[in-house]
Amino acid sequence: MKISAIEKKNEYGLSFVEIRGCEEFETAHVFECGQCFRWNFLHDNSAGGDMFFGVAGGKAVAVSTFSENGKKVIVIANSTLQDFNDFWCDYFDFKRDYAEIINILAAKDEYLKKATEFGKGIRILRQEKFETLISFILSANNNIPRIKGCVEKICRDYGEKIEISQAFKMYIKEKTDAEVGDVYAFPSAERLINVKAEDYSLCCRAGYRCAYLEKTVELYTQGNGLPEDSVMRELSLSEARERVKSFSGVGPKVADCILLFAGLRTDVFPVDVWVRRVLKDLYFNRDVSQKEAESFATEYFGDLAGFAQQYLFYSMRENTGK
DNA sequence: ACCCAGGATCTAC
DNA sequence: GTAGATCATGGG
Repeated sequence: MKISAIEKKNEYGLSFVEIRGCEEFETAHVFECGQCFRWNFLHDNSAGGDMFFGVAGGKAVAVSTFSENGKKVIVIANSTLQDFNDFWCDYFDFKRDYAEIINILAAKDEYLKKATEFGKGIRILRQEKFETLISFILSANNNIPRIKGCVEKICRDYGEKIEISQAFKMYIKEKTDAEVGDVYAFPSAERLINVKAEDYSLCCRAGYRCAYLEKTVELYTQGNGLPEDSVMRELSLSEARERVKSFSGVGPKVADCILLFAGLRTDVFPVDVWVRRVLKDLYFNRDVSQKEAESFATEYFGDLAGFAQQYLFYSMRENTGK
């Protein structure tokens, strides 16, 4: 598999990048499979497809796809080729061959075959560590719309403002009829050093999770942050989990989400109510403990556990949930 | 009023 | 080590 990326400019001088050679990319699957909280759907009137507006790495872009001779073209608007090579290529995990992963998983059993067909366009984003840590602490016993709201408010109150060019605003307006409001980056840990639990509560009403945030930021900025990516990848699975669980508000489920969605490990297996349901209905025929789920995932999926979990989770949630 | 949301923590056994 | 209560908040 080989992707190609080229930069173009539209009539207003807006740079965008077109990516060819990657079929495993469905905007709705990537952005609505529960892994990220700063991407929002905008209906694309001109192409009739889906466009998502999102912020990552201190940059705002709009992502959409179209078909060209039966092949998929992915468009990242408001990005230069350099931005793509420096950041978005890795962020969208474009160097990984998802077709191969799907082939391996689909061969395992009938349900995975269906789940991978259904979620074919999923990609696991390599999101920034600190943002992922904070976001998934907020995710505990919470629902996705509210998590998104909390994250957005924290960005609004503590993040750095991102200037949106007129050309980009016009592009969005023309394509989707949407107005772009003020846009803020996710704050660095340093920007949150003096933020107390009560401040978070006033900011985003995150309840008891606010105290977790305060403690986590403190630990993170006191020289006990997460190890470098290369280190996290070399640790044993259980040790990697322990390192992430050292932060307040991070238990087994959140730890695995952070490791997976920050692009640090693929051999993790976040166990939530949906995955528990899958394991019960399809593999165990009874309730499963956390330990049982983890050892099953390691044995059955190995390094692909994280991908398997996403296909199973997304398929189960979209087809039987709301 | 009750239940749920991509659970974690604290306590008691 | 593992079951049970408790933890804010908003929406159905």
